[in-house]
Amino acid sequence: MAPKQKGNVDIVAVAKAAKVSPSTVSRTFNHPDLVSPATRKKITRAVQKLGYVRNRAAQMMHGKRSGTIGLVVPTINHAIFAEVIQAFSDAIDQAGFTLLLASHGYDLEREYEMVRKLMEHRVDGVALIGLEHSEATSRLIAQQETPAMAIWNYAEDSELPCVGADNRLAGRMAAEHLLELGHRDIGLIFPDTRGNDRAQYRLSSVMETLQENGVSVPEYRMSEAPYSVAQAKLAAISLLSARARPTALLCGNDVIAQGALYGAQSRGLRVPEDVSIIGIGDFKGSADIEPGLTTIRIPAETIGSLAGKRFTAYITSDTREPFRLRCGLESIVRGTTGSAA
Amino acid sequence: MAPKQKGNVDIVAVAKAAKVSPSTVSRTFNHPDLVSPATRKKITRAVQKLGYVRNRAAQMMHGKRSGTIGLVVPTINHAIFAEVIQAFSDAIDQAGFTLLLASHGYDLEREYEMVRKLMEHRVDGVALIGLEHSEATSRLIAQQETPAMAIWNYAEDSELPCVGADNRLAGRMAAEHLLELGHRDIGLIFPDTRGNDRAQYRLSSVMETLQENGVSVPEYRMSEAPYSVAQAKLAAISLLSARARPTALLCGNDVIAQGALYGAQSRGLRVPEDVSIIGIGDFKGSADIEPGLTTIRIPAETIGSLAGKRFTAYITSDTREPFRLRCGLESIVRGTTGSAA
DNA sequence: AATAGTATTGCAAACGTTTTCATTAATCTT
DNA sequence: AAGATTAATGAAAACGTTTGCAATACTATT
Repeated sequence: MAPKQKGNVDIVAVAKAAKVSPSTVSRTFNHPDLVSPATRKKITRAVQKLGYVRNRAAQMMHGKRSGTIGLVVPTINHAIFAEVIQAFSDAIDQAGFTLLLASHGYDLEREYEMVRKLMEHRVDGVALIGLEHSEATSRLIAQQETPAMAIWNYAEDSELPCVGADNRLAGRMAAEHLLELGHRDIGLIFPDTRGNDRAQYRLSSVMETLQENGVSVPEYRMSEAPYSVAQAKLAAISLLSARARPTALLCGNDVIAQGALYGAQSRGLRVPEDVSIIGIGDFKGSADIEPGLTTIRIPAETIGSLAGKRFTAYITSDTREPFRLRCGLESIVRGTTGSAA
Repeated sequence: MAPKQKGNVDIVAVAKAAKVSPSTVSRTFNHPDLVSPATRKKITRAVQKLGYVRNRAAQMMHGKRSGTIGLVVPTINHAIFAEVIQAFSDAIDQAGFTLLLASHGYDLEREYEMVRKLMEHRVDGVALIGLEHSEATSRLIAQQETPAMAIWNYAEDSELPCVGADNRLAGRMAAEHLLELGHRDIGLIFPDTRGNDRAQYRLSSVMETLQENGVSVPEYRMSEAPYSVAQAKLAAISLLSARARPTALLCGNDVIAQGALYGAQSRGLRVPEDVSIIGIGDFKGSADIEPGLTTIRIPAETIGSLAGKRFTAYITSDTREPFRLRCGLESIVRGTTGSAA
């Protein structure tokens, strides 16, 4: 269809074909109003004919933005991050940016490597998940003066601009719901909190809230489970096999809660009559399982979308006004919690 | 810590600080063996001190690879693609590449836009999901001579190199499993097949296989559901509310199957005694629900990982030997299927 | 019809690298 | 100890754009 010699269709090839200078071609793209309609048409035709595609790398060398934003997540393969990534991607796409994505598997050392890698590509900004990052990462960001932001967690004193929810509050809300229902003997299943400030905040505020209300959680009521339904199920079974079992299970996230639910069911326990279960997150699907999972809703899509919009605005503005947005949480009471016996 | 004037730490700043020429600095990175250890040390120190980060865009202008690979998916927010993306990302990262990710929401027009956008960034290769793409997309890829591949679907006569599973076979296997159990009255719940060759292949081969065995599926036994547990649940309820209900439900993917399972349960039907349900995919979580979902396993992680490895090898080789890799399917029989009454 | 604008275009420098080629310094040969 | 290699470095051109400035060709004004 559009036959051309080699892969070297550049702006000067277009210029030649249209019988104008390269400058004019460039202007046609960047300041169309400065070039006469007739010339513009010639150039457009040449572009079509040769199949020219602009080269952002070359543009970038003139102080233009690269048009890319880096996002570094712990893992992609995780319902909740997938939702955030999707929303973030769509939002920045709207503003003409492309997403450079990297994951680090909850390893803050690797996170640094990834940020560095993204910076070699001269991303116009880099977004990280959570507020806890290595010293090296912060230094790198400051040094390179790359716009950066944190997604997912909100804290009023965060170093980076952030858009997210208050995970401490999430933990508090979950605990309070259980307390209100009269539960005093509560089991906890959380993921490893190292390098995971979301989980850490949730867990510590849960403990705090319970303590404030005179409820203490002994060591044997706590279990650790990674992000896996199967393993959470095992953890729940172990917790529920104690002589005197807890009347409720508070889980660090919805996946764990789902596992806990299956675990309880497999032990022949009725939920919520015999044991109440609450999660945090409200993942896609949490509403649909039977019975519907009671949880604290963290609006992943809203967060991702808002973060993308706000970040691109931040990047393209000259003033670079820092921002901190807190997204609301919601107690979603479905079928897995009931009052304590 | 490392104070510097402005954001303009380039190779010549490093050269100046190390009292050598820019050429030598460049060589230290690209051909360390050509520069004396002493000089190398000086330069390394200067790099540290100034916090220099290499500029791949500038490198790219010398025919070097950009070090990025574009991946265009229908959606990120989907268990199965999330798994593929993660594996693909990890694999190309191993080879020193970074992922540029874009999604098109099952719209082939937008897919074209996304591919184009990625090409402006001069990705070293672009990977697409599935084998069905717009004419314009194919033309663009051919014209730009950008290495491209298809992920997820396998076909022996595919235009693009591909790594994936044979979705026709998947459909056949699901149908055969049901036939073997004696089912003759089967309901079908599939997503919209437009612009989704995976679903299309599955559906057509299911129909074919049933027909071959003398089983026909009337219109009223077919239902369409998007990728959503809730909507699939509704679709299943509608199918199962017929006067004479089907003895089995064959679902286009596991999410739909999960919804179908909940739907059946909510109608008070026992699975698999009253109705059998089979999915396709074996998503994470399909093993854990109660009862475990019978399904045809498509090894997403293997596919993503293999695709990443193979594609980077393809890109970096001079010969550019095309490839087509078929990943095996597996019938995973769990608890949701049983013999027909 | 001459003057002053204004609209359109081209020239050339610049961006941050890599690389070829040339130059200098160091080491080896005999 | 002189010539011949070899190792280490630098100078300058090149990559594909953008943009400030200068030049040209119009158009409007009087």
